[in-house]
Order: sequence, then C-alpha cells, then structure tokens
Amino acid sequence: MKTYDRVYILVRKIPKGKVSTYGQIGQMLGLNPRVVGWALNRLAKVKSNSKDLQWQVSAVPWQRVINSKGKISTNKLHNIPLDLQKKLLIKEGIKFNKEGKTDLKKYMWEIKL
DNA sequence: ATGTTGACGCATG
DNA sequence: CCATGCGCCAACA
Repeated sequence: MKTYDRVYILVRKIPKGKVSTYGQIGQMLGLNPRVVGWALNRLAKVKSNSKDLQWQVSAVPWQRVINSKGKISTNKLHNIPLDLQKKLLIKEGIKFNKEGKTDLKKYMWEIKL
C-alpha cells in the first residue's frame, strides 16, 4: 500500500457537492499537504501515460481538493486544461465568486467518524 | 545515499 | 491584497 493509494482512497470518499483541502486530507492521513498535492499530480501523469491504470485514476474525484484559501490550484499547470477543475466543480453545484474563490465554510467536507 | 521536485500552508513585510 | 521564505516529505533518477 503506497502513500498515494491512501490519498486516493480518502479522496474518493468526498461526496459530490463538497470539497476538501490539501491540508485537511493531509491531516487525516498524517501527511504533509505537499505530499497530497504530489499524489494528485501523479494522477494527471498516469492519466496521460498509462492506459492500463486509467480506469483506476478516473475513479478519483481529484477536482474536489482545493487549497486552504478556497481557490483552485491547478490553473498554473500546463498538464491540465485551464479552468477544467472549476468547471467540474460548478457542475457539481459548487459556486465561485468573482475572485474565483469558494466558500469553505459552506462546502468543506465534514469528517464523520 | 543524495539531490530534486512539487495541485501546500503559514508567517511575515 | 501581493511577494517572499521556509518547513515539509514521498517518490524518483
């Protein structure tokens, strides 16, 4: 069981209409937020390289993980189409203000034990 | 073993 | 609000 597998398993539990943050996922797994970002970044690489694992990574709702300020962190990457993450979230009912920020108080995934 | 790389987060100016 | 700086750590070459 690799670290990134633990990240994917947890991210899959984020329900539609909710979001989490790199920090929150990291805290739950005892990982640095950067490692969470690294694991999700890996999805984009696997997605464009290996077709064998594509079915696995496509099951991970990576778009539901945003940064602690409530904003999208993927727009500066050339891997991922501009505003793809935002569009996916909007389709799930997440609203963004004009500064591209969403209300974490409202949408943050609440952990249930 | 060693150095590098980040989808981060927080503190500070 | 913007800009650095730094700690963080799994994976990879």
